[in-house]
Amino acid sequence: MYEQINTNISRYVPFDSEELRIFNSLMEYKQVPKKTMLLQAGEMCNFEAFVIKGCVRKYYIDANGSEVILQFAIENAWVSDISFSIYEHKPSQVYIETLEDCSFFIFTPETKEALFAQAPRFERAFRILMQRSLAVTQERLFNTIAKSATEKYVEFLEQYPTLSQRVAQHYIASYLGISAEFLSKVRHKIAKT
Amino acid sequence: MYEQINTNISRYVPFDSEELRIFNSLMEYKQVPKKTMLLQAGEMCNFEAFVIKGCVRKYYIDANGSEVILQFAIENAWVSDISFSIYEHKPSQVYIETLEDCSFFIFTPETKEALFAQAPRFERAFRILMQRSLAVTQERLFNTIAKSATEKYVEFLEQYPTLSQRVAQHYIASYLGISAEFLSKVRHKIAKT
DNA sequence: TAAAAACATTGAACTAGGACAAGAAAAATA
DNA sequence: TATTTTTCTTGTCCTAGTTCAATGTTTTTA
Repeated sequence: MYEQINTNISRYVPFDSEELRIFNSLMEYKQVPKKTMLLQAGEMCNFEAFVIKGCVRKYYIDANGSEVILQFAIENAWVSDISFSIYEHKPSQVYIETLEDCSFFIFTPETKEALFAQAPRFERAFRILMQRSLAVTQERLFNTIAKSATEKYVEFLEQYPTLSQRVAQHYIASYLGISAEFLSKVRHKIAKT
Repeated sequence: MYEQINTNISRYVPFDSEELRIFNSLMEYKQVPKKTMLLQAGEMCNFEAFVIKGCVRKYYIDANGSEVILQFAIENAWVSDISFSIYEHKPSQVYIETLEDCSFFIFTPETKEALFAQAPRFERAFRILMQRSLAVTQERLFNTIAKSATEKYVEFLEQYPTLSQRVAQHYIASYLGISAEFLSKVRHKIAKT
């Protein structure tokens, strides 16, 4: 049950069994059906969720009402509007919604602080997770600016091979920063090559 | 001398004077003239620099040889290719160059580890700094996808009012993900409004 | 299993922004 | 101060990607 998340958190910082026991004792298991909103813009984000099973999207809505998907989180990924929400006590700008039936382990600001108080080395693990998210986001920013729609789509397929079977195409388009119609044309062009 | 950086690092985690003494004792002061490359793609990034004075740009070079600026770092900002470089021991993909004569405080992987060993609460401060960088980068990604060139430029001017006087326009264009020529046209259009 | 809803495709017309080229202005350097 | 280099502007032409609308396809729901 806990193996997935324990492997994930130990990836850059090895923890002993007592530390992992504390870690596991503080988190909450949660199951949620598909199409559930976990967070709405305007609310405070009071969780960090580790995806055990399922798929989630995190998105903004722009001035014209169009969605821009920032992140897909599938098995073994973390999702939260960690950014400002929790530490700055500002309401979130983003939406988080399940796309499939999901199960999660959840930390709240309180349980996370309790974790750091009882086992301070988790600060380090979360720092490194954060660093990796930053790296991924920076690379995504570069790709968004520098690459064509076709390149972005092809690289998306390589990087997330299962995701294109699991989520609707217009979500992928939104993630890549292109229109759903144009993605369809890109796919057509690729298919006949 | 140390006040700037001590204020910065204490912003989310208050440190006592002994902790700050350790912090200050481990960092190295460095002055560098303008147009100095601090990091080239292919190298390992072995520093994290806090800008005391001056301005730095961090950029990728895309497949066509065009630059894409990821970050400007001015006074009180941190700059590094922290992302993969240090913790994954992979060579960097980015370039970091001074645009003005600069002074920095520098941490290396070794001095940073020594800091964490001697004063573990700095893990927390760096975790939160990292979180804030992630928030900024995510918002930038959203702006890049969802906003027009004019909107992006106007918001850039609001957000970094001094920077447009300090760096060449084509760098700002590169940061915004538009061509230098088009930025010039955007400015023309704004000016006559 | 029928109807409704959501999703994907295709085409035609349009536009934001790019690429190129040439000249003007400003800044760095000798 | 002259000159070389870098930066900025402006115009023309071009294209990657958008928008809208219509149609087809798949999935969901009753």
